[in-house]
Amino acid sequence: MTSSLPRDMFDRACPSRVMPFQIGDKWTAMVVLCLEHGPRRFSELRVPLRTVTAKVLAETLRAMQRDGLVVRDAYDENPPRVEYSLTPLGRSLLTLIEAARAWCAENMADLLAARAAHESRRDGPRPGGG
Amino acid sequence: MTSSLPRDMFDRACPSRVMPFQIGDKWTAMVVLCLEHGPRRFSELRVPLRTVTAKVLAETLRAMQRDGLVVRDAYDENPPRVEYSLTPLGRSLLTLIEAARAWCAENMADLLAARAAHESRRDGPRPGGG
DNA sequence: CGGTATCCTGCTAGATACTG
DNA sequence: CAGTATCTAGCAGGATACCG
Repeated sequence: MTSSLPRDMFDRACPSRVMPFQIGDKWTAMVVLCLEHGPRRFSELRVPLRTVTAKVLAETLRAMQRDGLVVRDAYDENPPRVEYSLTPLGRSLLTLIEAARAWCAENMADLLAARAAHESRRDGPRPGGG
Repeated sequence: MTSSLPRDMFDRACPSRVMPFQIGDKWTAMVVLCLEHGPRRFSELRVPLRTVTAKVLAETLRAMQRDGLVVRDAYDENPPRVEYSLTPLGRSLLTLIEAARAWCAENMADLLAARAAHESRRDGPRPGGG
């Protein structure tokens, strides 16, 4: 297990920014999902999270360490190796993420429909002309 | 029912910004909670949400209308009266908010403890001196 | 009362270059 | 590989003034 993470992991998972909620910072929930099945290296995380810069990912991981959501293990090898993994506390967020996904599965279509209806009202209502 | 909203509604509810997740924009979840038991007027919402400016509250409510989470009803009276209420879609967010609260009840203490431990490590580790 | 318009600022996050 | 340092741009959100 813990085979390498798919590049399109979050292309499928979230029509991302339309979700009406967010766990922690922008990337926190996705990091949790990436670590769900075992420890991952820094550059391994950058594969599915491919639009995140090293700086921002490092900041995200530091914040998550501070909050006790992940632990960082550095091995004194060459080339250097660092692994991040979920703590029990971080793992507990998975239930919340599951709830969020369930909400999406049930209600996202309605939200998107409402948004589309709003758009068409804005662009071309024309009650008698179209 | 729908008596006026308490000023300290969110002082108690959330040690706000420490929650490791957020529903929608900064104020969305709180607006949903405010509307849980019935329609509310604009200025009524500003009581518990007292640090939000009119501009930002108006923007939040417009975004929520766009997404079909709330409806806006304007009555042609003097003085003017406008009421906001939850749609079924908006109401469906309550289950998610409940899940978030449950997580907090169970895990917030751990998160805060981790953060405090991190702080003391940063300020004065002094392994042999204190 | 229920907003809008305008200006301004702080913070987030991107690009780029560099280090152990 | 796994980051850090520095600079900068964009935008959310605050203050203030004004409108129907």
